[in-house]
Order: sequence, then structure tokens, then C-alpha cells
Amino acid sequence: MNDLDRRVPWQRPTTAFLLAQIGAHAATRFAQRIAGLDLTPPQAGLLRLVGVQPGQSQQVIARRLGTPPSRLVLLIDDLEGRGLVERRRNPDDRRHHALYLTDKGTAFMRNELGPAGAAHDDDICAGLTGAEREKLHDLLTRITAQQELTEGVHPGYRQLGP
Amino acid sequence: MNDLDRRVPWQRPTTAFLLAQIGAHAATRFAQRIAGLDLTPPQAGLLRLVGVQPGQSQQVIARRLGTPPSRLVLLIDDLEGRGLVERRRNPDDRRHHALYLTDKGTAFMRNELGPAGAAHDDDICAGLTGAEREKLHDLLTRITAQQELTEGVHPGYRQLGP
DNA sequence: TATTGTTATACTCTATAACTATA
DNA sequence: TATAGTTATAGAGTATAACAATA
Repeated sequence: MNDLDRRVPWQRPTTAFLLAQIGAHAATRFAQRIAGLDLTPPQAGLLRLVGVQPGQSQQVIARRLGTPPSRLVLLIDDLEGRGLVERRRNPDDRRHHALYLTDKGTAFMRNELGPAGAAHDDDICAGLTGAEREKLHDLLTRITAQQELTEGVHPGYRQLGP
Repeated sequence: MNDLDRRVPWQRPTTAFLLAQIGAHAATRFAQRIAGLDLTPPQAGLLRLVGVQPGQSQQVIARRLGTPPSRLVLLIDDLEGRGLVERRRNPDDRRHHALYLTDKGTAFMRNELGPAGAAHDDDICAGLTGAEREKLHDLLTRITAQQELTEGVHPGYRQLGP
């Protein structure tokens, strides 16, 4: 028992602390993994959201992600320049740019990013059995519901260190 | 079933994704909570570490936190200016500054930061029963061990939004 | 010369505000 | 005038590098 433990009631890390610690760790590891795909975490999140909800305007996507629309511009510029995402002007209102995955983008999700995400999940859960992973997934899903977190979206993607 | 689900095998968020999502959420909520104590998350982490391992030099603390020593200076300056932390020069080697909590700092941990952490934990786990919280804590602890994460330290504290 | 702590500087990421075009 | 998207600017946070004191 150390000095502080004698005085404050923190004998062990709280569950919330462990969640933040492991969450940060998982985000960092994910960033490192997809760096090999020349992708930053925000780009990966955007790519996934465009794939799941194609045809949305940049305004809608920005609101969904909780980010200012101006931030999307450069992210999309890069993804579009690499031929993964496509802006299509709406003929009815030429101010809107609807976003779609290209065929190349779809293949990238299936062959590169998808497997990377699965491998990442295996990495993080390596210490648990299959049944334990299910239990953990269930408990975490309950938390996301109670805390009213948007499915498939989170702001905490972390950049890669040196 | 949406467009992307037909093409890539991501029917549900992975466990690793949920961990990152909830971890980011928890970090943000914690930042909001301790903002009422005029404390940033990095300051809270430093304060706790100084309390748990008093008498360490800034170099040692920096290595433990995985942060450059220069970053500690301003954090400590602020905490010292508020009378929560104390630098003590080592008479044997006057280059070293050993860090300690003041009595005021110890009281602050017990009466302010400690209860805030407990309330935060209750908030995040509000959707789970007591037994479920135990189970979750156990599973998360297993992950931290397998992933070799340092107890009580994580780099992912998040700043407060607007 | 090597190390501790500090100060100065630069870089990254993000948000805010100004601007263009369409309506 | 109002909105979608873009560009320009500024801020927060952090890291890197130069510096002073001590060994």
C-alpha cells in the first residue's frame, strides 16, 4: 500500500478509467495499423460512414460526425484524389455534393480496411476467450445504448505518434 | 441492411471499436466534470501520479507518463501555483526536483478529485448492475494485463470542447 | 562532458470566420 | 437573403530543440 492509498479511497482503477485507458490504447493501435494503408483514423471513419450511408451531403455527414463541415473538405479531397470516394453534384440543387464510394473505394473497404479492422479487434481482445469477448461486447453495447452514443461514430480517433 | 453491409462484413461495431468509442466518451465526460475543479485531464493524471508515487523527479514522472519532460514544467507550474503540489530540491543533487503533494493537495484529492472520479464511474456504468460492473471490470483488467498497459496511466485524456 | 529542469520555437490538428456559388 | 461548400486564419495542445544550472 503506497502513500496516497492510505489517504484517498482509490485502491484500484475505476471501470471508467480502464475504459478510457484501453480505449486510448485501442485507438492508437488502430492508427498505427491503418498507417500502413496511408489512412488516418478520421479518414477511416469518414470512409466507413460514406460506405454505410452513401449519397449524403457533406453537411449531413458533418453533423453526423459532430465535426465542422470545413474539416471534411480536406479529408474528402484526399480520399477523392486517391479515387476512393466520389463527389456527385445534385442536378436539382447544384450546391449539394452527395458522397459515394467508388468501386475502388468499395474494394478497398472489403479487401484492406475491413480485414485491418478485424485483425485489430483480434489484437485488442487477444487475452479473452470467445465467450468472454461476446460478454464484453454485450456489456459495452449496453453502455453505448444507455449513454446514447451514435452507432459507428466516435470523435476519439487518435493520430499516430512518432 | 444498408448498401455497405451488402458488400463488406461489418454487421456490427467490433469490440475494439466500442472500446475506443466509449473510452473517448468517458474521457470527454471526465474532462467536463473536472473542469468544475479548474483542472484539465493531464493535470488530474499528474496529480494522481504524484500522490501515488511521491518524491519522484520530473524526469522519472515524465518517463512514466510517456511525455517529454518539458511538458511537465507548465503543468507543475500551475499546480504548484495553486498550492497543490510542491517541488523540493534534492540537497544531494541540486539538479533534481522531487515532487510531492502538499497537505492542501492531499485534501483536494480526498475531498474533490476522488469523489469526482467515483461519480464519473457511476455515470459511465449507470446502465449496468453491480454484478455486471464487476464482470466488466474483470474483463477490462485482463485486457490491460495482456496488452501490457501501465496501471493508472494513459495518454488519452481529452481536452474539453466548447 | 553529461544530466535536470527550463525556455523558446515549431508543428499538427482542429475550429472559427470569411468567401464563392448556387438558390 | 439563405444555404452548401470552400478557403483562409487563428487557436490549443504538444513535441523538438536550444539553453542554464549543476554535477
